[in-house]
Amino acid sequence: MQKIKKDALGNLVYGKIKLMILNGALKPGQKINKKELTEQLSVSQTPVNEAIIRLTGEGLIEQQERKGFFIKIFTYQDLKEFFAIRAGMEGVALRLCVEEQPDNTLDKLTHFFDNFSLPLDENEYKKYLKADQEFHQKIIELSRNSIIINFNKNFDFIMKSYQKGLIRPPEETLPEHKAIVKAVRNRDSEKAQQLLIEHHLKSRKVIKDQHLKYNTNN
Amino acid sequence: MQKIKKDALGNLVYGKIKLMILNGALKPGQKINKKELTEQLSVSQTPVNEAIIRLTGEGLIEQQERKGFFIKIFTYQDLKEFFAIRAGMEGVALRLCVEEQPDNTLDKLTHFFDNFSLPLDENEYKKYLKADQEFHQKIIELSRNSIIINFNKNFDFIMKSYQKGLIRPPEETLPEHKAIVKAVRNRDSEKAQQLLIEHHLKSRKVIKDQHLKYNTNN
DNA sequence: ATATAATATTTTGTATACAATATTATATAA
DNA sequence: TTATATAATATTGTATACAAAATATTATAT
Repeated sequence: MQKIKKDALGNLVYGKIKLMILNGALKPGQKINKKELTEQLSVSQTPVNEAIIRLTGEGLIEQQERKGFFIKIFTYQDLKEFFAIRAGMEGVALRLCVEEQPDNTLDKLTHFFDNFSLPLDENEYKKYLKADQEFHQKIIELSRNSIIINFNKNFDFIMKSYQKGLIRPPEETLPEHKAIVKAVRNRDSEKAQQLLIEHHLKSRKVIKDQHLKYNTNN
Repeated sequence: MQKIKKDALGNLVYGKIKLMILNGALKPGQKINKKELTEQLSVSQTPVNEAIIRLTGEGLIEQQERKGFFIKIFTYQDLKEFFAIRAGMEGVALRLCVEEQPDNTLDKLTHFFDNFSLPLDENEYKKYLKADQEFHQKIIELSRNSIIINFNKNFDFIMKSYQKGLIRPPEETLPEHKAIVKAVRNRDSEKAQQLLIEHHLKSRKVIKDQHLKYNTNN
């Protein structure tokens, strides 16, 4: 007696709509047309509503009473906040990795930048961009902290909607990355933490200054 | 022509149910009885569903497919994660306060522990418990970082469901608090950050060790 | 008395209906 | 033409209905 226990429709639709937001099919500020979605996904209003409301709870969608639901637009203020959070979270995550993980696990963190030295040509630049992402991703992953992992997913989405490429040039960040790696190799957890926090707060500062340039008050 | 634009029912119900969770009227692990709630709040299923689903998005409620919705039970693993997050967030928050806030604002942070010295009698102990909470609350508040502020609300709720009173005795924490305050007074932002992170990670360690005592593997 | 099967009850997941409100289009007046 | 009022249309917020699944209850056999 086989019984196909189909995943609840609401969850399926939730996943699909979330993906649409994360990959940009639904753009920040855009109003969500429920009817359109019900037709597109050929389900009734109910699961679409469910999905949208759940995403409202997650903060990716915003409700305007009696007007509708809109893909959240993140402000510079939000970005600043995100960077501060990320700095703290990732800093502590790295510190705990260094303190609690065995050597062979830590090795996975320490080789991302071995083959880079300044200046970078165009090809190396692309590789560096990737190494940068993978390095930070690896820290998140090794933390095995679900809050950090989830936060990071949304952070990536938000960053993409603001800025393509690097916030600061490799001339600044490569030495920082190398210093962080060195601290990890030395198992100096506090220093690794401190340097990583510094690293992210410097990017936060760039964001902040960019904002000030266009917005005189505050 | 006055038109009372009443707040959407869904939002009202959302607020009420969230409050019930936060103040313990709905207890961790408890199954949510929708019918009961509809009667209790005299609304139809729909706004109750909305509220529950939104809270699922926020992580306070958990869905078990075709079984129902349950108030989330946080595990020791979760607690450990929370403490790590809190350490990082609050550490960076304090650091940025020290760097960016004017003296008269910082003064609001530096007087919580002036009148305490060890050992504490029973009355002082109670006052200390309060000062401790208010100190950390103040840091959160001054950060004006909405993510930290929201995280903290949930954190408080979770902590309450695990532990009443202090995790570590004043003999340990009062000197730490005083050292943090001193760094703030000296406007040594990095040191303040470092000490505050340390402070929270020590509490995390207590949680972790408590867990190990009862649970041999992992 | 306990375990298993059969049945009744409750609850979930989903669809649909509909009044209140918001939006758009159209007509009228300045 | 431009601005305002009115009507037409679409969309939201809410209630309700109902099949499928889960749970509780009862009956039956060991």
